[in-house]
Amino acid sequence: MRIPINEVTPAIPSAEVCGWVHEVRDLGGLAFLLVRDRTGIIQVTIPKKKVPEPVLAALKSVSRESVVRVTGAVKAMEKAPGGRELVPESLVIVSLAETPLPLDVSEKVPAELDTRLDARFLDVRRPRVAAVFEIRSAAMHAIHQYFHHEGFTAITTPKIVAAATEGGTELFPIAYFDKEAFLNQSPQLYKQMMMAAGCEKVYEIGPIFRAEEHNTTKHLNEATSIDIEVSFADHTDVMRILEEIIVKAYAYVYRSCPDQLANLEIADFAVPKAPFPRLPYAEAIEIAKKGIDEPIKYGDDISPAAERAIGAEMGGHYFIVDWPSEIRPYYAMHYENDPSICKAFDLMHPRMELSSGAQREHRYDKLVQQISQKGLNPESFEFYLRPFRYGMPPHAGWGLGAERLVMTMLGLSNVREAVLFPRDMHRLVP
RNA sequence: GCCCAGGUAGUGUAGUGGCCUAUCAUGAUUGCCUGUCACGCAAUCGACUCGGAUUCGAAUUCCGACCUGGGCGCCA
Repeated sequence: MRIPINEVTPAIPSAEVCGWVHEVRDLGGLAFLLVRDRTGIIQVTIPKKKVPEPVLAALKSVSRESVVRVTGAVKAMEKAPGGRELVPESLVIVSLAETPLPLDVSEKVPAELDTRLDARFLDVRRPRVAAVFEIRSAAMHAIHQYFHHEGFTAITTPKIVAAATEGGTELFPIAYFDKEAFLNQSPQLYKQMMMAAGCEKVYEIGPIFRAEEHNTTKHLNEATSIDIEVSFADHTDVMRILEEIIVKAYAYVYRSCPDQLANLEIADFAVPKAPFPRLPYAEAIEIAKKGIDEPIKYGDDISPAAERAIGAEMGGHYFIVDWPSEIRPYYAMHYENDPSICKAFDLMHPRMELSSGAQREHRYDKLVQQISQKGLNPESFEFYLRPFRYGMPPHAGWGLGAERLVMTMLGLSNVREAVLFPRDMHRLVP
């Protein structure tokens, strides 16, 4: 019966472990085989004169990263990693690895991201890489758990859609039988439709697709979006949910992933404290003006340089609120007393934007008016507008980029590090 | 889409016109070694992205292609 390597202790007389050959050190009459599974590494010590012949034969032909099954006596040994070692009665090569390897799993020699992604299955064998995805899994678990606890309904919406209803970003066209179709850029419109469906609180965690030809460390053409929509709520209500989720995700990772954080050499992992500051857009622009050389004025989008300058000033997570209506989508609700600004917000990490959201305009006539004001034709929005004519409650929501959350949480330099198989302009395989 | 920097053994690198029969590390192969833990030692193997041009001579200069990294733009 195979047991995980981290459960092998001198308290048990013998053990069977399965894993990958991390390293072989042959000293002549004595050899050491380091075997690794997802729980850890154990030293298999082979005194050549004392072990059966098949063990010696396997030792001679085994290569690094081959899969082996080892059965033997567990011995306490100060000098061995973990204070114990395994002396094999049996060593079986389950799957022999080819040589040489496409990259060095033991990390003596670094590998570039491109090389690593080409051999991602080997890359993820490295504990520090596996740690990223274990932490991502833990963070997502905490988020799912929060939503269920708070009475949200998990939904899934189509990723194959007929048309771009939001405008803005480029869509990937696909062949859908004899029709033209696209991969969805956002579940936004479907979430809103579920408000008209009376679901009140919905969330979806799923892929979104953007056909932008961007070439940066923080953009992906396929990303994971954490999306919510809540009825009878305004933007301030959903901002509270958002900051709470960020805190819960960090706190759960801090609690449940100490080994993974250690693997990543993150000693100062800090759980952020809610509430996050609410910084009005107008004030954000003033901070940016002081922090950067390039000209920036009220009404401009916030450039990456401006984001960094404001982020340095704020020091932690913060919201930018009260955006000019002009630079937000048509569906954001304008303030009654000042329609030039709207109830939209971005959640920022000092490094970059994590999330954006808003209270949506739920009144049909206002919405049609705002679509027209953006220079768009309301007639082409019929699919979107129809639910607003049959009893649409007030509602608000946001979308949060899962990869950016993990990237900023762990200080990763490239968002591709937070995705197993990233899709960007140049990468479609594996 | 624009701009910048690159492409040298399996991996990561050094090499800015001849000193290159190309450096170093790691790796692979073989041998020696009974306490290694980046084991050690010895020998061997393995590379200038592709095409064209300049030149007596090109890894090195120029042109084109392909590929990669990054910045900007674009981006709920």
